[in-house]
Amino acid sequence: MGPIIGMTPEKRAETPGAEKVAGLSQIYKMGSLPEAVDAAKPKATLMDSGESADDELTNLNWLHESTNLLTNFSFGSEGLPVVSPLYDIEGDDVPSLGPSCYQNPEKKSATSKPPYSFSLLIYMAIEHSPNKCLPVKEIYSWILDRFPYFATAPTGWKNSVRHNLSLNKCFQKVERSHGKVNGKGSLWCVDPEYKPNLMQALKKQPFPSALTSPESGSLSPHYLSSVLKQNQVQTLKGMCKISILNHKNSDKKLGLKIGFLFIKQLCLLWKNWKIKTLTKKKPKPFILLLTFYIIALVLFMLYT
DNA sequence: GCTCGAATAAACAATT
DNA sequence: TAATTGTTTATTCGAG
Ligand SMILES: [Mg+2]
Repeated sequence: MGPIIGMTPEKRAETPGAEKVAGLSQIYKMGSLPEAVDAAKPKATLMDSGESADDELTNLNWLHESTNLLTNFSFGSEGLPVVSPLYDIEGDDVPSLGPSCYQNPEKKSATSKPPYSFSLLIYMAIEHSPNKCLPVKEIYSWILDRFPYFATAPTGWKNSVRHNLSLNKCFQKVERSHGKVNGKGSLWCVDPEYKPNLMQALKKQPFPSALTSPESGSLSPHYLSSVLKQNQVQTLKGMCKISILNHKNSDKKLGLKIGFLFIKQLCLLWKNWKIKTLTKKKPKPFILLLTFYIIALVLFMLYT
């Protein structure tokens, strides 16, 4: 998709605009916004993962049919956020989730850089605020709360946040109301015109939520695409290794099943337009991966 | 090697 | 006055 910073509405994703958020146009008519409430600290709730029809094509539950299946086979999930914000921003009917649901500070992710651009971090912060508007200071706080990385990150990230707010057309500055004692600066909102872009960008993040992690459920095509691109060699090796190990353990059926399901999964994904879109620029990795695996499978079957 | 988007740094003005 | 906020320009970096 197009750039987040400076993106034009024409370039935005075709996400059907179901937004019910008060549009900036309305806000501007009002002239000002009510004072932003303190950074959202609603109760943390777990969302139902609610599989869509699309998941049928992307579901990798079969990978968990055997508990020892993945032991020799890494998906390279280092530094992944424990929970993706995607699933609690998506859909306006969904109430905001609690502050601690994004990253587990005890995990390695606390010290690794979050896999989100500043635009997306800001977007998430604003979307989780009660009024969908935050002063810059509370944007800092939200980011700090969810991503402890920034507590020890090199100074400058706040500068980057302000830079992004200012430069990025997705974010609009709105004057505070004159009622109470105002804080410094303005409130920042997401321009609804650009919200689909941000939502799309968030969906395209190749990092799955805990609800859809390899341990617990289906994967998004974006994530799978990313994983396959990043780990195709390891994946291939892992698959072959598992197949052979299971074969040697006299579990030939499982070994073959893994192979066939893997191919089936790839074919389904290939048929899916999403994966075509994702790979039309560089289809080679998928073709090569598929070819390699078919060869490996044939050799494996010959060996048996 | 080129382009583009994002990150980063920094200068500077305005505001509180 | 100092700190914060907001704007702008320049540079670097990585992916495609
Ligand atoms: Mg802006």
